[in-house]
Amino acid sequence: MTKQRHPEYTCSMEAALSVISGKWKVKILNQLMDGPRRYSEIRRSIDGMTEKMLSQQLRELEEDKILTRKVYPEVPPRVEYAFTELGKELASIFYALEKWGAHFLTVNSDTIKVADASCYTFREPVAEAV
Amino acid sequence: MTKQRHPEYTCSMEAALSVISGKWKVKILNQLMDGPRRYSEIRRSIDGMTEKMLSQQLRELEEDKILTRKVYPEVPPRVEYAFTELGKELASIFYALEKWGAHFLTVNSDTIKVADASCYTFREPVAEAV
DNA sequence: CCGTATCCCATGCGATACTG
DNA sequence: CAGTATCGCATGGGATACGG
Repeated sequence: MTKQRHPEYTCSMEAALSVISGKWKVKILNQLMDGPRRYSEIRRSIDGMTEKMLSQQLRELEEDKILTRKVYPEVPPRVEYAFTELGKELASIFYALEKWGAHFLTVNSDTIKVADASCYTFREPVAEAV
Repeated sequence: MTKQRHPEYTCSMEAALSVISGKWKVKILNQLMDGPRRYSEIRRSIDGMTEKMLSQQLRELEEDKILTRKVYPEVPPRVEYAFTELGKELASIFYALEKWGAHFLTVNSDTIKVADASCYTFREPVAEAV
């Protein structure tokens, strides 16, 4: 009787939030913006995250079909993580969220401190033919 | 030495997520989409939320300048909550998030169950003259 | 009507050590 | 290199009771 990570949602919004909530997921996804990344690349790029959290979050994101995990049968082993199409579609939302966050910090600059206003690289997706 | 709710963020994205994360905030904000709402209206409209959580979350949202709290000096007392401009700007993000969530649920329909695909009312903001 | 105070538990996450 | 296992604590949130 293992615990279900997605019990049952009352609506799609709740489901969406469950995917991006948590301390590390957005940071991890940010690292994949410019293409596939190896486990060790992601780990080195995110300060303060333990290996336990990285692999746990990666497994959950894979389970949710946000990213893919590809193992290369080499020595030493190589594993690469990359966005699925579903994952790529989060980019524009993250871009908008970060812009809103900057505005939020401006409005609350008297009470909230921030080290670096924009440390993410989410961008508007390039226009594609439909 | 009271605990700081916003310790210090490394970036604006982190700050943005801190505002909308938590079990109830998006649900509460959703209730304000069509204009100001009274405390009791919000409470009745959200199933399963205790009064403690409602007032706690409302205070935090007020502190973060997402909404305003207006007390009417009447008997019986009346208190109304409404979006600030900053709060209103979240609407388009929530709209996009909910749409993405619907897609997410479709892709994962084999493993994730949902009661009601769209229970929120976030909309694209109406165009305004700049 | 509109809240607060207290208590308590589940979960998320960190620290550390170990493995194919 | 790319992970897993175990332990333990801090925090978020539920239940319940009380206050202006």
